[in-house]
Amino acid sequence: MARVRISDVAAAAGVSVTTVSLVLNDVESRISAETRERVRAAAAAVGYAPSSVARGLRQQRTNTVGLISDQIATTPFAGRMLAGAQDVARENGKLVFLVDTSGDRVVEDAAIRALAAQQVDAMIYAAMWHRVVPVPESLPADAVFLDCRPEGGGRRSVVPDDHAGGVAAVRELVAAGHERIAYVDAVPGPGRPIAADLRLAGYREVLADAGIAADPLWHVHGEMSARGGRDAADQLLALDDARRPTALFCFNDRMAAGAYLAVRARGLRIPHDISIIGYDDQQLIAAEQDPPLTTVALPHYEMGRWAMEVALGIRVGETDATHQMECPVIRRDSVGPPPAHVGKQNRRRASQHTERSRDATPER
Amino acid sequence: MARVRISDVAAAAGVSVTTVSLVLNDVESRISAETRERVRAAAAAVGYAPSSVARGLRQQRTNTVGLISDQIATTPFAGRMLAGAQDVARENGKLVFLVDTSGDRVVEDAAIRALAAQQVDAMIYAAMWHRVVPVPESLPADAVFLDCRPEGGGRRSVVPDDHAGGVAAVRELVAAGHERIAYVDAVPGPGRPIAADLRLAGYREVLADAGIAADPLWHVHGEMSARGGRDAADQLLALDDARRPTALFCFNDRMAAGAYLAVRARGLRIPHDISIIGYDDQQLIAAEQDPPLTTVALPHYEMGRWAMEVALGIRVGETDATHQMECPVIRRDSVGPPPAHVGKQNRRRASQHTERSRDATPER
DNA sequence: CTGAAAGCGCTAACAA
DNA sequence: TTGTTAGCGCTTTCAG
Repeated sequence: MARVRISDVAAAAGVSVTTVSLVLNDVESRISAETRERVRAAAAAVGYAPSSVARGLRQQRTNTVGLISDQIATTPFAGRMLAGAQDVARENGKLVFLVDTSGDRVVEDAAIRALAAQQVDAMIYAAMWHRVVPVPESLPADAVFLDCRPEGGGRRSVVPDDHAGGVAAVRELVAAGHERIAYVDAVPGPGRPIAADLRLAGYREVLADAGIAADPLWHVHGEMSARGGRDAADQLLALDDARRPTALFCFNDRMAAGAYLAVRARGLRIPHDISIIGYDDQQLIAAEQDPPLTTVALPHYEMGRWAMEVALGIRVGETDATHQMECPVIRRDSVGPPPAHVGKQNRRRASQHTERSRDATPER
Repeated sequence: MARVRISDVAAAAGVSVTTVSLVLNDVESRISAETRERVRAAAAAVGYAPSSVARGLRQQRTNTVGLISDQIATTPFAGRMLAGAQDVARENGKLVFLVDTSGDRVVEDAAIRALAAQQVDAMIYAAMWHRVVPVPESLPADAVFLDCRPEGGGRRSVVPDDHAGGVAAVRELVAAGHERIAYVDAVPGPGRPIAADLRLAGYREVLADAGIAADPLWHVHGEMSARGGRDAADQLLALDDARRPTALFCFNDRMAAGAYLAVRARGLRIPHDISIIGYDDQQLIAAEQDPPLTTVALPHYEMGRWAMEVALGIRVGETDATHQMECPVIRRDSVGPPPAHVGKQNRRRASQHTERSRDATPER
């Protein structure tokens, strides 16, 4: 069955193609209501659907946007970014081209060129975790960076505010009355996420702020997996009673899940004996723990929306700077007050911090 | 900076646009090697990139394919399907339009029409879990269904072979020497995945085949979550010694993770006291358990590839039937022989099944 | 209020 | 071996 063209509609309605185009595109014009009606009826009757290809050629806009990513399709929560971007696109009548480069620079370059050849109206360059990315040479200057920062800056980008997230997490613990708070960190060295340093800074800031002298032994490292978290947490639990932390801030939920194992192995209970807070809010991990894990959520969906909104020019006035998006604390059941026999003398000071943690978003 | 057109290249090379088109598209033709070289140089010099929009209009093929899905972007492992489809597309110089409808029929219909207007060369309709889907009216007849079966059949589709997967899982257990094997199933009623019934059938088949009379109490149900799995498994563990199963086949990995909890709560060890096998191979769950969970993998990546290959006509000769794709057993550490004090007398028979389980894909 | 016609950038008959 | 030219289906001046 051959494609039905605008001329078919024109013929059916007994008017010119101009008229059809005018009414179907709602161009403010002086087409009589009667003709308008006739054209619409004819279009419906013959089952007309305009060719966006022809329209794209004529108007030089295709109503499509390209989304290039290293692995957006294969990482669990990054799909949320896609969904956010996708929703905004749809709300605005755009279709999105998705290209997953699996991190291959050659593929990436080819993809960007292919997208440019398609005359996409905008491009978004996404990473699956917060990091600094080299800017592909062929990438248009107005592309927006999603969940990554362009090397050298000077481009619009959106990333999670991991510093504020670290602050929020530790404040949550302080507010519950904890003073001996440990940070179960990722391993130093290359491959270390910048988020790890940002969250660490937040951790230190809150402790200093609360007048708590952090014991260096409370800062432990492990691989970013359940096993790594378990081993790192175990070091903490092995400390003698006077130094053993009552609360753990884990770099991510996988490590937190490992910490659960270490805690359980020693016959301790969460949150009765020890409180744990994670990061990422990975549904399959955090919500399924026993007890469910309190954590800090990565705002993937919102970042996806933001990126698409600025890419389409819906959200204006954004400077060429990096936008930091808030990471909210998701309260579940893994944080409680410290055991009665420790730190009682500081309860008063702790409650001041409770007040504080109720403030609005931490500044910065 | 204005777009550079083919005529610009022609001018720069001192030839006609035809010549440029011919050499740049490698059309077997009698263009002299010298001219060819000159054209290529000119194209590179002016930075020419052909407009796929114009080409699409002219050739009536756009080298794009549309992928409609209910929630492909937001479910963890379904991203693998996208990756598979994506890879095949890229290998063939196609770009894929992704549309996530969040299950909204109106959005879905609009998306299909938009894709048709874009003149995509093919369409794939994907679901995020194996089920029967109503066929959208506007969907082209040659669209291929991914991870779902079209209501009424008669379309090309690919789904996991959940029956064979169930068989493989239970054979794995039988091969290890188990006879008291339970199935931790999803709850009956609406919303029950068809995979649950298929796997159940596989379970029954293998037991019957092995001459094991299944105790009806070994078939328990629970919500498809860790909590549901824990509660269901606990019913099994509460059975008296003579009937308590030594191995659990869980409908999915989440439920298996719950079973771990139940086992641990009773002070039992995996796989020493009880063996567990899951389904799905959700990385974040299965690989991170302690011990790592043996499970059956859903071949998402392969299904994605298959769908794209038939959509593009690369894989030919596929009938209008449903293609079932093998689900391989992923061996980790949660399956071992049953405790020494049970079922010893049957060791011999069990070993026959070991032989059997080494066969190629189970027939059906 | 409506229509004729040009042209978006490209490919492919057909000519030369 | 290369060039001319007619569209692909649509939007949009410009005339009527």
